[in-house]
Amino acid sequence: MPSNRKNIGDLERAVMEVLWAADADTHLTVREVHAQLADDRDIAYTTVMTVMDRLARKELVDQERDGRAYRYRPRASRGEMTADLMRGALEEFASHDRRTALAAFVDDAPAEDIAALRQALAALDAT
Amino acid sequence: MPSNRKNIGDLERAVMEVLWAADADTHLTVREVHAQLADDRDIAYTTVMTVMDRLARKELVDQERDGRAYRYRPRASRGEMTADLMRGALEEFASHDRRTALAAFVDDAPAEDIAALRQALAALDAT
DNA sequence: AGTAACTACGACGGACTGTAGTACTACCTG
DNA sequence: CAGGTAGTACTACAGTCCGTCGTAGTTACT
Repeated sequence: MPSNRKNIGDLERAVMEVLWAADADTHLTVREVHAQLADDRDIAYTTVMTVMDRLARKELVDQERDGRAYRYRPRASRGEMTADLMRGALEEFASHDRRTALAAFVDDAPAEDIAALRQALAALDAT
Repeated sequence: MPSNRKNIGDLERAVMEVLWAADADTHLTVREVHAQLADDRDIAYTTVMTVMDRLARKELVDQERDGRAYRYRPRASRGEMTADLMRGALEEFASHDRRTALAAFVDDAPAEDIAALRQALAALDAT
């Protein structure tokens, strides 16, 4: 848990996407991430570097030396980070009445989400 | 659904709290909100006005004329807004794999939240 | 008419984000 | 060994959002 309440910008999210898309064991370098992003948009290498550095500072990714370069790895999977953000919203706005908020969440959730929730809850029982 | 992806600052949230705390039918004026906030902190009337205006622009509150003044009312209840934020996070980060994110959410949820989710889901069946 | 209550508009500093250039360092290749 | 290549470090700057107000102008009541 990054314990961080920071927002995440578009470019930052795009970088996370690339990192998540990579093999879980394949920590990427700035160059590799830049190569991926450069396919879609026109962006400078140093821009990607700055963003990845900020991501590391926010503790959303881990930075590891590999010779002259750094390799980056997401601290949490996409699912975990999403869950953290959801919990953050819950905590920030409804800390004392999570029940009502969760009920509202379920009430307006699409069938797909309902099914996913049911399945996840059932899996808990199976422990 | 505000369709808005905007962040919500601390003061903005504090104002929402005051609005939510009021009777659902009692739309408050800037002066009334200011009076409440001024109990806890030192803040100018115009500051509150600006914030409430921005909240209206973000479509988080409705603004209605009442003589010379405006009265403000939250567009959504605290629970609904929280649920919206949670859904926003889900949409933004896991649009194509909500299932995994929801599973992660459930897996790390405190017992209290689990119970709330179960209850809400059960209520759906009772329809 | 004068004053009090309100809104409208504009401002400003600080934080965060997107964007990138420059400088400096470590390597590999002839 | 000299030069190019790949990398990082540091700095910068504009745009946006938020917290914070001040001032000017409007409406209404005394």
